[in-house]
Amino acid sequence: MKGIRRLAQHLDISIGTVSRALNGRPDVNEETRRRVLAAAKELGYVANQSGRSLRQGTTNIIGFMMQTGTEITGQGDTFFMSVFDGVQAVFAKHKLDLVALLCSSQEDPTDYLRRVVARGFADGMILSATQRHDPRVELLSERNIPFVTLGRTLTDAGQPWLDLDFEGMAQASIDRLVAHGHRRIAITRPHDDVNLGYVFVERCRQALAAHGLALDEELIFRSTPNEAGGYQIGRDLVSLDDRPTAIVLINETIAIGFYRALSEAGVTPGRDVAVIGRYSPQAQFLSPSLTCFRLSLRDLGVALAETLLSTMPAFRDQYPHTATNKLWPMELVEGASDAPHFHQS
Amino acid sequence: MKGIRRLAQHLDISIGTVSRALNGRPDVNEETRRRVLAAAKELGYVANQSGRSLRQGTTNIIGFMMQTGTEITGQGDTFFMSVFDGVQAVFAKHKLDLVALLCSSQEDPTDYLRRVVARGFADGMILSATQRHDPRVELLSERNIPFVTLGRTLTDAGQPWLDLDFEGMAQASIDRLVAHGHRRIAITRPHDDVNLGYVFVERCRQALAAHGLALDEELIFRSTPNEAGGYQIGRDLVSLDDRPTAIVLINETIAIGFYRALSEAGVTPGRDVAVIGRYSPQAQFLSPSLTCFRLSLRDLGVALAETLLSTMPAFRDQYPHTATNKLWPMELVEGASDAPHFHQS
DNA sequence: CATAGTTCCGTAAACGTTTACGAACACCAA
DNA sequence: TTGGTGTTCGTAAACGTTTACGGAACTATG
Repeated sequence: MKGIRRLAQHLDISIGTVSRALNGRPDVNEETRRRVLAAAKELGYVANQSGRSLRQGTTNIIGFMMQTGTEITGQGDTFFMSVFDGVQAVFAKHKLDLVALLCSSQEDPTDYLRRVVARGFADGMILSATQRHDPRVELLSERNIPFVTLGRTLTDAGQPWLDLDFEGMAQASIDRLVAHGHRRIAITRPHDDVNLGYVFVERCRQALAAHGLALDEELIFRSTPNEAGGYQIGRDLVSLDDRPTAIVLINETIAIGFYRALSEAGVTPGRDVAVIGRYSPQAQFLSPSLTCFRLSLRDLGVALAETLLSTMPAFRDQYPHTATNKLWPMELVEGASDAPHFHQS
Repeated sequence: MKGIRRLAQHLDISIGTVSRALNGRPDVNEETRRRVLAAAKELGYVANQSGRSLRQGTTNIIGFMMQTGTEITGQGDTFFMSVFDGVQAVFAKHKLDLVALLCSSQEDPTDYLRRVVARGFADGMILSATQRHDPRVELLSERNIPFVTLGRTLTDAGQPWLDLDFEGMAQASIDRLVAHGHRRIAITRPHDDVNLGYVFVERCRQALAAHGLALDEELIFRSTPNEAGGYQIGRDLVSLDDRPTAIVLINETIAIGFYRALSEAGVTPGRDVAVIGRYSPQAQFLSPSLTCFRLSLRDLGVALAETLLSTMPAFRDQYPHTATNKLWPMELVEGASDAPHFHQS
């Protein structure tokens, strides 16, 4: 005898009552409930996941899809672990479990997701590393699976999304650098599949135009979103004849390699070239310390969770005023890397 | 009509035959199988996870347990993503899926794991961030859940484990530094709950003793395994009256903060103090570049997967010669941070 | 032609839950 | 007493699979 039957036999009551007691149904005597809960704890009973979700058609699991073995976003190290912590803080109130669904680099992400939803694995999904055109969005929309994306896509199917405020970062960076006297400003962007690059570049272009400046196409650096990519950008930058006096790094991890390339060329950030980047645990330990845009990853996780829940029928009423689309603000942390431009050009 | 019944109805055969066809049973006509497979693809049918695992008592899922919101090992996201990729390469051959089970920082890891196994969520587990005394090991052993740990525990229950070869790293580091003329060598270690610290410190002590040197207890630095911890170690080190001429950093991420602290004090790695650390994507971009111990994370993942499968009855015969315990070697990458010690002490 | 063997497929029972339904009982008012 | 109203619980039917079992249709063998 196993499972709920064992518990029922042990208490000499029916399995129906046991189930009702454990699930907090009102039609069970409080004394009985107490006994059931005590026995469950004693025998270490936890309802079998398969049986429960087969009957209920629900799993109480939310999947966070990630792709292994690849670097798409350039968000390193502890980024996701912090976001997860915020998500879980919300989920814990609703007995929802967060699991990371790991798509192998050998498998197509959309195929993987199709497999996951067809199997009925999760009640809802959080998608990250969204591409500019991302078939996963359409897939989940069609199947009516609740989901939220971290990152906008170009094909907006009306789904809920959160995204970092790259427009705000672009605007603030350009304004700040221009105010510091810079006129020739370089920017970076990820490869073409990622949407945020377009958003960022266009806003930089607009912000420069507002100051009567043009964005030099030669000064838009494209690279892999990792340290090596940053190194390459640094090499390219210092080798330019008409070197820019400032640069805005859109990714988090590229600053590390960028600094190294500058250092090898005898160029010092904050003196010879102003640098604004993104916060990472390493950023504040670069020398000179990086002026960067920072955000609370845990709060971002909380917002992701709340946005998702606000679209799920079972929880909607508990999150009535949650925005389904939001640009998440980033805060400027002043370092020593973007000192004013004193040289005359 | 849903699920397998829909498929059976569509083909006008029984659900039993459909199931047998999809699961590759021999007692089904090849022509029938072809038709079933085609129809399944056309209708996008994938067997419901709950139904299947309820009947079979097996989930085809392996869980990799991680703790969110905490830094125990000092290994970042890219670390695990690479390991995962190796694990999945093996699992893909056996139609096993890897998911990361995320234990919230609010919940006790052992309670979480108990919940997961009681629910019958996974067929097997991979544990990381193992503590010196880790109740999770006993839990899984008792329940007879196949598992492997990444990291040894003190309470060895005979379970399979893989671990990085910190002994080898300790020995090679000390030998190398002594050969370079260093006599006063500092080391670092994580906090007391983590086993590898003991292993590492003891081997360093032995290696030094073999050269007739004693390990100065004052030169064992303990810190959080992140950049801030490294910064603190750096500050502490430069403020010592009798400063060591070399240091071995056991964690991956601390080098970043350590370099910064040295830089602020006008101390240069590789000239004023020799530094040996662990490889990370950032390490090669530190300046001067870090001499460090590196390993193939993907291969480590492959080994983890094979070790786990070799303990599972269903797969054991396919991995007959897999060692259940293994110290994973690390390779020295020469940088510029551990130059010979030319000063007289 | 009878028998045995093989191939293929349908039937139905399980797996462990949850929950609609109704029964049993106690209580109270008429 | 009767009928109504709650409270509490047991019964049994789902949920979507897989698989043991047996039967039907062939084929081969004597």
